[in-house]
Amino acid sequence: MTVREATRRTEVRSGVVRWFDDSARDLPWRAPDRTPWGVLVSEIMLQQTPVVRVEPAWRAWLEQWPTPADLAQAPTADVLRAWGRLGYPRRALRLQECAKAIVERHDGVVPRTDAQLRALPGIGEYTAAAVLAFAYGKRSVVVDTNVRRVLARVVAGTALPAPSYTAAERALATALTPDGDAEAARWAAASMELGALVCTAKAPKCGACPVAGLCAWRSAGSPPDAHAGRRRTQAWAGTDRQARGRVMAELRRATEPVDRALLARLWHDPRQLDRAIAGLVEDGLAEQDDANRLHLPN
DNA sequence: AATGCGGGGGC
DNA sequence: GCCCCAGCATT
Repeated sequence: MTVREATRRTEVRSGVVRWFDDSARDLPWRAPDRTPWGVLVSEIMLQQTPVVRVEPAWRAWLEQWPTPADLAQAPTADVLRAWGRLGYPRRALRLQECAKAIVERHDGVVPRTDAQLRALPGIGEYTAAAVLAFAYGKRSVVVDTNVRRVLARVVAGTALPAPSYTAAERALATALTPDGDAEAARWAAASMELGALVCTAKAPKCGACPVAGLCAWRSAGSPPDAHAGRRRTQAWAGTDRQARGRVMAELRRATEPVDRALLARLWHDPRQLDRAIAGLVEDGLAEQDDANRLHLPN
């Protein structure tokens, strides 16, 4: 790396962090009274669910289950109902399993090493890094969809990152992460926030960007996305996932086990509905009683 | 490397 | 309608 490149990286980091000092959102999982558990819960909820939808659910969740031990003891049906419409309800199951593992393996304390965090259900590379940085202020390389986009633009000069996360991106993010714990944690939060508020996927607000003058994508004339058109968005209408969602919504609403005849009214294709229900049972999101009625697990 | 997995909002 | 959102687990 040349001296010029090193200087530029320093300028990018300091610019983004200074911007963050003024522009950071006032999110509850960043408040001084937050707990590592609260941070972990926020990260699980934020896996593919936008901040605005997570915030009220997070507040209610932490009020009801303020510690891992509280969630570990809760009826799973209550957990799934509290998850509500956040989407991907398997995350709620994993979060409760995670709480149980924290109680059993770590005395109820959210672990503070990458290996221990990664060993917990529902926690992958991103979430482990995020908990280390945001709950414990430790250096870790935090790369979410926001950071990927910021680095793609500012450093790589492309409109958007490739569809899947590459080793090259990880290496770049690692090289850009400051050495010190506090500095690295600050950079992680700041780079994510820039992606969420300014360096957005559509219509980025380059006029408000602290590093617009350093941005490789801007310097290249803001070329369009090379992968445009090949980013097949997942189908929704008519899919098994939609059918599963319908069933789960009904099971959350119901106070008694639900007869399959009633569920049949939720979906036009009986075979697909059966498949969806079988999948939910397989995933542990629903259970069948002796009378073949469906209910949330207890 | 590619899939399956929810749901809602912005444009 | 299309695209995106603080991803993970499985194959």
